[in-house]
Amino acid sequence: MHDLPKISEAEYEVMKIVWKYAPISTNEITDKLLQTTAWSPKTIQTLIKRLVTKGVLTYEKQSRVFVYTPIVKENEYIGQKSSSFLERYYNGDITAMLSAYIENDKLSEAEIDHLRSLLSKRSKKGEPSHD
Amino acid sequence: MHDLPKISEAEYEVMKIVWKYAPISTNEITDKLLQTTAWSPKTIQTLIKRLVTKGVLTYEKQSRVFVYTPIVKENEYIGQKSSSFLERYYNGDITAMLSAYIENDKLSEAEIDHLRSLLSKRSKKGEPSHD
DNA sequence: CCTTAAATATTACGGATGTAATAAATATAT
DNA sequence: ATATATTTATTACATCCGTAATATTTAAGG
Repeated sequence: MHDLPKISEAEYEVMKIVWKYAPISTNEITDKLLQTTAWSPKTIQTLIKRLVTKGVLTYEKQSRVFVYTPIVKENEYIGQKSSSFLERYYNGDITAMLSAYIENDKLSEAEIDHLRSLLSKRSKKGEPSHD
Repeated sequence: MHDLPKISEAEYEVMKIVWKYAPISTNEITDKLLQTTAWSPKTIQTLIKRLVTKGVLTYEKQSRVFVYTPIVKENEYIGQKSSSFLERYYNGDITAMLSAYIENDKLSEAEIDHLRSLLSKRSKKGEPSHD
């Protein structure tokens, strides 16, 4: 369970695009990001480069352009982030987080219903789910 | 809903102590932290100082020592962190986070039961809870 | 082949952070 | 009053991050 590389906030925005559209070229990444950010293309290139250096992305040359593919998987990354988040702020206890949300009326009725159904659908690990 | 000051990871370790034991002096903070970290007392002092500069802590002189009290409240801070975490990694949807945890069998039976009871205990906002 | 437009690589620079060391101030004991 | 032990304040420095600008390489067109 080696630690995944650190991905900064700005880099994460790049990764969201790559995870969604890979394999994807520099220009395609840039175009997508320009729809939601005001970053200079130069900035985006820097971020991509750093992600390569960190081992988050690889690329293949296709004639003169680079086409990128993620090395780090999105669900792994988010999973690790979630664990460390819960560890840091809720002592690793996800029920404590939910508690806090419920206490502070942060959940809508719809969300509560959704959660209930998530929890009822599934009882014991190992028990075959007949869906 | 002004944004709370940013607290770095190391600074957060200091804050956990202050939130728990305030009002608390520099030396007391240092002693507590030395039980769980290998930081130099000088480092700890720097962190405390930065927290004061950032407006996270205040202090009162008591003869020659400073005694600190939090300005930022723990639950507010954790609440804000939780929101931004969910926003970033789960599109603000806490049920998506729970889903992922359930999918990946990250929850024990006990946790699932606990969550179920949290959710059943409370139904609609505004409805008086007769605890 | 050589020029040039387009792509990638290198360099920049200020603020935050981790991690301290050194300097200055000050309360207290003599 | 003064020295000194203790506290707080200032300074340091490398790395990461946000945000680019400049420089170099290279594929493609003439």
